[in-house]
Amino acid sequence: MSNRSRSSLASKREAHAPVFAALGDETRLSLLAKLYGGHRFSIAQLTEGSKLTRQAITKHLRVLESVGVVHGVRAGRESLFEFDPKPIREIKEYLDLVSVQWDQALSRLKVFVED
Amino acid sequence: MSNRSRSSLASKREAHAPVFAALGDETRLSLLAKLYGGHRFSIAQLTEGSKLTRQAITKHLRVLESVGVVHGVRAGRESLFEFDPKPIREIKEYLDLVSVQWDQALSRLKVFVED
DNA sequence: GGAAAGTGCAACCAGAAGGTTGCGTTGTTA
DNA sequence: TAACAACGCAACCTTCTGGTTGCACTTTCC
Repeated sequence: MSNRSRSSLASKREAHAPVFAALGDETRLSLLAKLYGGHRFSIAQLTEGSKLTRQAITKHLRVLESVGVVHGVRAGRESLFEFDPKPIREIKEYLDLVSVQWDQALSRLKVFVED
Repeated sequence: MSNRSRSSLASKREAHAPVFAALGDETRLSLLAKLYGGHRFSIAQLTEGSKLTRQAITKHLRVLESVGVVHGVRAGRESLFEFDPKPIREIKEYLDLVSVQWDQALSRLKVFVED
């Protein structure tokens, strides 16, 4: 099992980095904050209240979409974006594994010191 | 309680973005992979096996250190870096809140549809 | 004391990222 | 059908990022 968690950590690292990078921007986090409420929003609606241009918001949405954390569909003249929880669940599992590794390391070090 | 989770989500968003950004790089994730094993490593040791320069690794370590996910102390002629789990625990909690918000939204939407 | 190991600092460079503006296209609606 | 709303695409600009090289400085070790 130590092998299983080790390998799943290493094998998916390159897949997780882009997701973290996509979340590493305040504007994109606030976009997500509107979207994980469950409702769909158009680009114009998501731009509303922001100080940025519609084009800037569009670029951010494309970044979020490229890592699958958001999904956009065209509906008439507007394109609606909706939240997709899968990638975030995956990096959450990744962080859980990191924490487990860390805790196990602490235990081993404690035993080592006690010798 | 909905207010509590809502406010903690919004108030810490700007604090979380840099941590996500720091994790959004493969090189830095692999550095962390060596460090959350619990042992301290010098910059030379962390550079070992990488295709990058020591200076590049140093820069990455400074990025990780700037968000508190890693901590470096000088020991003689070498500076040792060690993992610090606090920031990662915080973004894990943040992602947990996001998931909760998402699940609650789904429930509400389901009830709405059932009307 | 002198060589080598381990760093830190600064300059520099190419490419990516964030943002804006301008314009053309497709839907909506009066 | 004419106006307007919501986009997409492309060019362009500025700033940040990842990376290298060169050099000086402090420890360690023979």
